[in-house]
Amino acid sequence: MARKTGSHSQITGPKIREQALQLFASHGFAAVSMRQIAAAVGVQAGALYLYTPDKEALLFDLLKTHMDELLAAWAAEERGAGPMAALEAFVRFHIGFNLSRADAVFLSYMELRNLGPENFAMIEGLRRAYETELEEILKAGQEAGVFLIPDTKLATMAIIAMLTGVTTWFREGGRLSRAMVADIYWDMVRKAVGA
Amino acid sequence: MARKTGSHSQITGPKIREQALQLFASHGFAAVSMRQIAAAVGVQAGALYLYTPDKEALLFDLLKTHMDELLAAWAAEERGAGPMAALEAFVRFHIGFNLSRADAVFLSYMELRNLGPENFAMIEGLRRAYETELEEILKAGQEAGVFLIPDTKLATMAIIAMLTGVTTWFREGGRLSRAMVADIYWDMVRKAVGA
DNA sequence: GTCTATAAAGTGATAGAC
DNA sequence: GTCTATCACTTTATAGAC
Repeated sequence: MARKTGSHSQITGPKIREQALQLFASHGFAAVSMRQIAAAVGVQAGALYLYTPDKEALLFDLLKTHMDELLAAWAAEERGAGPMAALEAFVRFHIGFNLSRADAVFLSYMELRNLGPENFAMIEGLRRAYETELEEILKAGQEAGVFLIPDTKLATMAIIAMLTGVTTWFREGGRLSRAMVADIYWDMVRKAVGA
Repeated sequence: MARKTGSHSQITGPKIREQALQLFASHGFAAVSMRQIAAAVGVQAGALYLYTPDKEALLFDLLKTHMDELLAAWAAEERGAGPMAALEAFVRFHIGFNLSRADAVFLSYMELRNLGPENFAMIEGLRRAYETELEEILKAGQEAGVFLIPDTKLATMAIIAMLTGVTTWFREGGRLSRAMVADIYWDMVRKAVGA
């Protein structure tokens, strides 16, 4: 029998983060109330405060977790030998990882402004660390004469924006599979860096 | 002498749109109250409703105006002869126009979800019309054998995402001028399409 | 661990005075 | 054209019962 009151901390915590992520991504952080999140989880609003001190901390937790997982996943990725193989690995990794977490990606790019200065700086730092991973690949390729890039910093921003943009239009079951999209984007990136 | 009450409709209307645009872009549509907008303009909240029926209509007005101006400006742009010249014109136009209206660009990509279905469809249609302008250039170049593009639809999305991304990091007075940035991006786009 | 109830403040929008 | 005052409602967050 279902009971209205009981101990579910091990399931409620993850459910709150899951529902908050989806609601924040769909409607925006400011547009979503704690009552809406609670309703989606199946608890009353007051219960949320057992898992987060306030609404902003909930957002920060989602963003921090996402960035940590992104960096950890890239660190664990096979990246082959040489700048060319590393760039291809990065392109395929970025598209694949971001497509599987479109909500979190969207939040990371859009809702940073709802964080306080210290939390903002933390997420921004992690993002920059990720961008630096790509820039180092580009620099290495440039120095090795494998790539022909007018400005590695701009190329970094251009490539990341281009790849991240996939999440705004890609739909599972559409004209192209993830693998086909990754192939096509890799072709464009490869050419763009003069390889 | 300043007076607290009087007729200023010709100045108040534009001021409301200007302040609303900046506030919406900075904090998000849902996070900004009508009272905040009124305070920024220098009137009381009630006065705003002489210029807009409600908050959503104010957002729609900003987005619609931006898209109309974007399409009109591109239509008026010199674009040279042939796909190559047209693509270069598009790249330089897009970067230049978007950099001069970073707030509106940000709104157009982020706050569509706050529109009702009919207003959403209208803005989305204008955006697609703009994207089609680029896609037609790519198709023409592909057919003429000037470009080598695996998929013109994906190339369209990739290029627009890449160019629009400039608004997220460009700062006036930084390391590179607008013209230098446009030169570098044009170099990358040109290579990416195999030209 | 979750509930109900509530405090204190803010929200969009309107009515009527000037 | 603007202001003041206000309605009806929602917001985040907390206190205390169970």
